[in-house]
Amino acid sequence: MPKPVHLADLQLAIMQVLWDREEATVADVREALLDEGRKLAYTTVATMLTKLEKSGHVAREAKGRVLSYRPTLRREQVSRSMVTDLAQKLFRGDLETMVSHLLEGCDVDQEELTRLKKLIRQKEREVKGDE
Amino acid sequence: MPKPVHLADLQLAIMQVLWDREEATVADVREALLDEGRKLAYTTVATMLTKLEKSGHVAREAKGRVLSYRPTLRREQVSRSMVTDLAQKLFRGDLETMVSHLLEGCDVDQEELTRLKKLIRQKEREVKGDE
DNA sequence: TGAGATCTTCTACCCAGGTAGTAATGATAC
DNA sequence: GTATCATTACTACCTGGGTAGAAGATCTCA
Repeated sequence: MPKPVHLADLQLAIMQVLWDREEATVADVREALLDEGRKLAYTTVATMLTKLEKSGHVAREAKGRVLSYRPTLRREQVSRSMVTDLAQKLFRGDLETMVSHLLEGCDVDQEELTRLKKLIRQKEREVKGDE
Repeated sequence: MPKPVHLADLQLAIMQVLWDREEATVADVREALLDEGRKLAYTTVATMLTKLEKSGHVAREAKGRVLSYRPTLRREQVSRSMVTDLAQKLFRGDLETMVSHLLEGCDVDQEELTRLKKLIRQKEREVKGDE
């Protein structure tokens, strides 16, 4: 059972970039964030990557004369732990309420709903299988 | 459209207490938190309530000679905005992935799944009705 | 009437996240 | 070869969350 991880806003955004491309330099990350509308100084991104490295969330390696960073956490792990953590804190684990807020807050279309139903049916089979 | 609110850990826990009982004193909140296993100094709780008041998330009123605090944010509002915010940050709004992590991370039973299906069917009717 | 309990206010502190400037180093291009 | 540019390292600073002690007001009740 991996211990719970919670990443703050910018740190998460940076991790997303790294997850998307396996590895990236400061300049890469900065550019990716710029594309999402986050204008940050080069050194800001560098500082955050250093902090992430100190906390063990990313690792770095010299590629030529430039440092390349890659994630050491799995996206899955972080996602799951942040989602369930929030579910606990907000709804004491009550999934129904959580999902209902999700459906309220996001725009959903018919297809998404169909996929959700499928997901749940699949989970039902799993649960039945476990007993 | 209410602006997005995100509350940190302890602040959220305190708000939950206030939402549960409409209003509460410092001592009430402190005791409730103690019941959840959070041992905090009286003044810690008081300080946090003062901070919450300064940021406008709660209001206070003298009851006799003791201050009573009540939430000025609606639980719904905070829940929705925190959930959808996380959905955006983690999954760029992809509900299916979000729900799938939710199902992975929490223990669900058959009944919960049935309720979820019902919820989704209901949403389907709403979506159809909108078009 | 005064000792203890309770409450509020004020102040201080630490930490992490976020932001960025400055300095040093090394590459590049002309 | 020197001015420029990218990169890195170091340092600093602000903010908000969280933690709590100290001091002062007030109530209680023996």
